[in-house]
Amino acid sequence: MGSSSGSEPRRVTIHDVARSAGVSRQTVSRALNGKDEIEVSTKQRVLDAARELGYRPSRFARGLVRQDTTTIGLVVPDLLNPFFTEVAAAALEAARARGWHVVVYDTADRAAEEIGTLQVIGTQVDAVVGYFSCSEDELDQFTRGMPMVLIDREPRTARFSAIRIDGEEGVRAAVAHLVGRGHTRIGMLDQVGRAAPSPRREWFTAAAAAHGVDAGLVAGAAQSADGGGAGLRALLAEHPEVTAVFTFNDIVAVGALREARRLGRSVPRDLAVIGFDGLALGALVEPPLSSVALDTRRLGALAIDQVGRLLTGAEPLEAADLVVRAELRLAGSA
Amino acid sequence: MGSSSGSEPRRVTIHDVARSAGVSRQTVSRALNGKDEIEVSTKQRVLDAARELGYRPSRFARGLVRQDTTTIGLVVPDLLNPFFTEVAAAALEAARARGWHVVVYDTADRAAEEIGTLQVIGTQVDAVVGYFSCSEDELDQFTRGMPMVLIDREPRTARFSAIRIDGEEGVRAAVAHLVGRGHTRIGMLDQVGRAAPSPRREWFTAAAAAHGVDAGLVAGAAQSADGGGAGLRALLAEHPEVTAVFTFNDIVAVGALREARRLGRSVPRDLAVIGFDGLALGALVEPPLSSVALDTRRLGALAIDQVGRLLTGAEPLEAADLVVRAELRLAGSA
DNA sequence: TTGAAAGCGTTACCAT
DNA sequence: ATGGTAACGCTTTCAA
Repeated sequence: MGSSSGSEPRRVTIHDVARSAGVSRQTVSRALNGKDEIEVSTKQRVLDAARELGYRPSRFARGLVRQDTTTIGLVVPDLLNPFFTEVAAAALEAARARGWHVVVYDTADRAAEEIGTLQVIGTQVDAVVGYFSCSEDELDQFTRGMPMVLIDREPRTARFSAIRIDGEEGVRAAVAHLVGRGHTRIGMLDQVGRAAPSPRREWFTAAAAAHGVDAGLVAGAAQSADGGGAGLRALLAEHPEVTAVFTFNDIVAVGALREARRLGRSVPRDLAVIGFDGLALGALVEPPLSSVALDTRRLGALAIDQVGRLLTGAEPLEAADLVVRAELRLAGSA
Repeated sequence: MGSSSGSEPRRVTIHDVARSAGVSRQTVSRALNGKDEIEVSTKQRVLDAARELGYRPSRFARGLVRQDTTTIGLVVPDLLNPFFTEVAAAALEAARARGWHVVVYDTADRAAEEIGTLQVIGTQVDAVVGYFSCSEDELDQFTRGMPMVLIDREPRTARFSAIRIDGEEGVRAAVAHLVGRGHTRIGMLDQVGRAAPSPRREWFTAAAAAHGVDAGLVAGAAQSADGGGAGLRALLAEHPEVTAVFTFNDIVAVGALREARRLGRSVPRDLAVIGFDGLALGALVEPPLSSVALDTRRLGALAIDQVGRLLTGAEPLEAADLVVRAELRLAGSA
């Protein structure tokens, strides 16, 4: 409205404060940074001037001269998926313990967003941790020599460090448990829309084979509760004989649980359900969800630990130590 | 081991690349920033040299000269609480649409962490959005003239902008609904450990009074599912006559739901439950949770919008526009 | 097409 | 106790 219009308001610099307080720039710097060698009255005068002018130091100028702030970029496909929330919270906590800042990017599960994020991230963080579905070439192209820790993805080159999720044993235990309960028709709700079969699917296949049960009762499910519900419907439509189901993750499992209820199937009596991830959410539904559980806090902490080593030039952890193993955690649903 | 030890590895600068490629610094800059005025062969040579040396531009130096990156600090008390996750996700989305970066800080619901966060944040972001429980003096002291948008908190001074959450009508509708269903003994599980009674409690009290029902049937509950369960037990122990309960938030409500089941009380028949927040989580439990729902996406977007106005000097929104109203959303639990 | 020089805003070092 | 000067690493004029 007239008065608020005009030219871009030039930034207030340390110079302006110095002039206003009638001192030099370094005196201002001293006052603002709580250095000793300054007279109390001078300090006060400077502080007043700074407040008066609304002065804020430029983080860029400051960062340039004292190179001591570390910022990590954390990339997740969907922060609203509780699994990624847990990982993010763990990473935030681990980073905070080191005094690092974490910029969070949600790629909305779209490869295009990943590239966009990487381009932007490349110039704004010191290292990157997170989930990516795009190719390693793309990954490398937009991040140059930046330290990178990939989660739940096996890199082909030594360019990237990675945290591996090993659910083989856990899934085998899950299948063993189901078989032990007399289930012989065990279905799986797998991830949908990815090219290769998921490792979880492969673990399931191997475990099923090991126990001599059919591993082919699989339907796809979008990674959401609704997706899990739809997936279960599809699975049961095609394979009505299924009495137990293992799901790609807990969100899908919770959706399946809800769908089973709607279909009038009692869990675990008519249908046993075992998820993957071990989310806190699993304890809130009825019946409580059995799951092949991951230690998400360890996962996040491990990723930050490794990226820190990469960043500081310390000895990085070896692949053998960069593994998070899942283990079966039984509750009411199976 | 031995070979990796030694002095701090000096940063590779644009100067090193220039020397290595046998060109000047600005030529390197041109090559790296994809400018036109450069010969293809030169560009290639520079790019090769840069890759060879593992060169990464300093974000500080770059930010200093082209002042075009905006970073928002987002402060939440507990990212694992789905409500804050939803708000954070919404804020991230809104910020990304503007090309802004968001640094997320989780204060673990501790005032001490808030101060620590503010001190650190003060020098690392351009503006702050979030939840704070510490005093306005402290808030101001550690953030100087930085644009700040407080969520769900009524500031006393004009120093801070704020997003107000107005649940008065929604809560009244909730109580009206319960009364309409014949409930006369309506309890509440309020927040615990805060000094003043929560606004949600006040809305409840007013609504109860308006309908002529007892507003004193209140128990405290920690903000978690377990807290909700314990709270419900305490409430029913003291007031066994309660047939309906309104909770501080959905997490608490979900815990109450679970506890009711354990106590053998069928919901909504023996006990009606209405939460607050309207989380996606509410649709996953059984029965689905009725809730006084907030539009968390709008909340996050509004906060980012306002902080953007503060940041760019545009006309800020007025208090009347900085309100998110909650409305009753009925599902199975009441 | 390339290079030299001038900042960007701050802090560190060395005078005074 | 205070000020001058020189970095910090980059991009943006302007000149060649």
